Amino acid sequence: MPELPEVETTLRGVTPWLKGAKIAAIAVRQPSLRWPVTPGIEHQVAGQTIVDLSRRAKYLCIHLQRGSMLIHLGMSGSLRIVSAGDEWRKHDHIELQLTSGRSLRYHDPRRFGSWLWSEQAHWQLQNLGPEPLTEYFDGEHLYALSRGRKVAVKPFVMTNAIVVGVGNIYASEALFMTGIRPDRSAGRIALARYQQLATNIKSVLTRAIEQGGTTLRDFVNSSGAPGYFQQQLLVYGRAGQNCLVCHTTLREQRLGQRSSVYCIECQR
DNA sequence: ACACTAACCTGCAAGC
DNA sequence: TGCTTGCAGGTTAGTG
Repeated sequence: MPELPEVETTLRGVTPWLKGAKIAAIAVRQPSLRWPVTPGIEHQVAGQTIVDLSRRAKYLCIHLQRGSMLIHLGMSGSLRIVSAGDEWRKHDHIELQLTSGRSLRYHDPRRFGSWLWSEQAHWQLQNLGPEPLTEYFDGEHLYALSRGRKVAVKPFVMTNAIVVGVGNIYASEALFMTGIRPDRSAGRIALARYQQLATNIKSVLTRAIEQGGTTLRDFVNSSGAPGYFQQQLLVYGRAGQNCLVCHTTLREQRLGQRSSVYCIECQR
């Protein structure tokens, strides 16, 4: 669920229900997440109006009249709109209750996500690289920051200080699309290839967001259907299967504790 | 500054 | 069937 396109899809799905709404209360059943849910958050947000919502990296931000709530979905988190009185499912940890009778429910089996409130800027948003879908991210940026770096290119582009929002799936896909082996040293890739890589990162993220529309309704309706983009993955999750371009058996290796699938013929 | 590892936690699938 | 092992969309903290 929680790739940048999923977070963006979630944002678009819940915004119409939340923007301008007034918070009646927040119920925290399980405060033990990646970081403890901000102590006293109940008293801080109750009665406030939601001014706006936004996304930065994979964080979702709910802006209040005073302060903001910063939500991360971790590896297994999701948000959905429920009606008052809807039964709680296992791993539903937090409910943001609105005066409208609707609520935003936070669900996260592995509890790697977070839900924080702060009156000040959140430190988690410090030192983040550019958004991949803006003009501030391009091949020149990757090229400049990679000079002298020996780290493999895949963990390099997955580093939030370099560029945000490129997770294991889309890093794998973009590297395949560009024909770059995931274990190639980041500092030994030419500018032209980084320009192609940046273009492909934008392309794959954009396409995934476009198809998030299907997932969007799932979130709102809480039907739990799987993501639609999954059907178009070229290498991620396909180790041992044939490359869709040259039919060579796709290989898998671990880089930075992440499985990386690639084609030894198409990627150099 | 950089490269790399362990850790957080639950669920699920594969292997024995 | 039941137990063990390893892996999963992320990020930080700690080690050299």
